[in-house]
Amino acid sequence: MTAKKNIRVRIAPSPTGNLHIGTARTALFNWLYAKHNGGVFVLRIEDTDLERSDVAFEKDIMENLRWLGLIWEEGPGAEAGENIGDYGSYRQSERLASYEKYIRQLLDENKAYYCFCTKEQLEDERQAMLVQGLAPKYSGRCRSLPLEETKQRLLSGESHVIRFKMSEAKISFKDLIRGSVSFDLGLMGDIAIAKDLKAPLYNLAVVIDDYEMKISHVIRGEDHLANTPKQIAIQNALGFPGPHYVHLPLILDKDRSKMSKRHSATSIREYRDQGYLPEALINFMAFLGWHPQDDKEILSIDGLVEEFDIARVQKAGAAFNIDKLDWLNAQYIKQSDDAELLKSLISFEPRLNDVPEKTALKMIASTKDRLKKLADFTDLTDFLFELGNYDGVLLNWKDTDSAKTINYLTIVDKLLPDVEEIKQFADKEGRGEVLWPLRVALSGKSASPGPFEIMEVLEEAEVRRRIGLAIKKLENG
RNA sequence: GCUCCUAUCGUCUAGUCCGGUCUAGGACGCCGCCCUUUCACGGCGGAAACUCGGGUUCGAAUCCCGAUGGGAGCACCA
Repeated sequence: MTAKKNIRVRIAPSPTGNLHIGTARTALFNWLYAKHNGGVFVLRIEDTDLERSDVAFEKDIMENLRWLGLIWEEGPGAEAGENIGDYGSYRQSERLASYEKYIRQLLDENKAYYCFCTKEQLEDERQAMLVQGLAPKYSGRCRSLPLEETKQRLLSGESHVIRFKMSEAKISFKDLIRGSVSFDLGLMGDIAIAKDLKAPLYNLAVVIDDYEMKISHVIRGEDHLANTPKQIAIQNALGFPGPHYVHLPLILDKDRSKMSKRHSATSIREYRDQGYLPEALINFMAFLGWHPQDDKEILSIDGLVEEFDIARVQKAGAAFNIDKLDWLNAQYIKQSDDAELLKSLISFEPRLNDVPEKTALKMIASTKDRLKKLADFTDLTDFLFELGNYDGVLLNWKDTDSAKTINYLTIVDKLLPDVEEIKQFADKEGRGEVLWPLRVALSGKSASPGPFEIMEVLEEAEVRRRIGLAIKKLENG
């Protein structure tokens, strides 16, 4: 681990929804970068939008970040007002005094101004510019309002917003995975930075927080690329040094469109509820847009930390491939310890509580290799708890007739506690002829684990009962 | 519409910075075979890609330009 000094990164979600898989991946890349370089990973809650923010979402974000193992060294504590770390509150709603100070500074230095344009006016202007084939931006109507007039209108309680005086300059910055990127600030117009002294907007709040929290690298989604020049302009106006920037390619849906709830599960919670293991999700997310130097596909979290290199991150968006996630998850399930698996499986199949632990472990052993998700366990093992109804004709192997099958099952029943005897019998008579009906009798299914595996789980009396039932079905069939 | 980013198998990607070792490697998925009472697991094998057009060069997946495709952004959201 190469220890670079003062590497501080952050994940800054807004609590307007459950932890999104895209946010989780951004968090992971930040976390990996911090861990690989001996830096600090900070969580900051961007809840300046009071309308849309909800503490329930904040809770979900923190809980699932923890579940994934992406623990922050600094960030908000569980309760409002609680913080871990030395850089003030890590919730934007609790940092209003700080924003106000800088908004006033900008206003005093004539780098920002009050704007009284109505939303309707703004929308009309926007449409007009679009029609002309121009990039829509604020006209600057209120930019040079006389100080007296501004005071008057403020006093009269007119609704307003605070805008930043954007220069016409071209600005370019270095992105650690994209190289130099340039924008024309003249195309952006005077952006709104606050609704009021006590109501900052995103672009302003980010700049102040990243500065005050001494963030060294801003690693975020590519959707923020066009915000970067705006934020740099604000930094310059405030005299802040800028952080390094890294814009990650976005996760795209299977059809390469923007990831949406319509096509895929978008929240970590949903994946968790389906029984994806955190290790699998981490491995999968890390490999969306990044790859180690060698051909490894399965990398533990430690391996990821060891090998992670931000320079190897892809530039183009990565389509979400659920099949690969399923495969990875199956690999991790296979590697898991049965007793550990039992703990997680209980929430998917509560009946596991009602059987002896030894039996539960045997159920897991027989089914583990068939699971893609933990949620699959229920369907796959239902017959072990309760034999479902099935068609008696399923009992006959290929073109064996029922009379023969009845005979086989009867003999098996007599041989019963002795598995070795049954095996020898099957070898003599033909495995398909004997084992297929036995397995169907025990499972009631065309596909299942083998009969001897099932017999490991079932009580002898239950085995006999099921065989008897099968014989009855054949006799009546 | 305008701006920015981007481009290797269906998908995730190695290779691209430092042109030749690339008749382009791995993984998922797909197909076939083996193992096998079934399903799954596992093993083996196969099909499958350098977006296109110019240039530079003895030589380009790799460098340059353009076109095209894809993505993102253009809020009193973040």
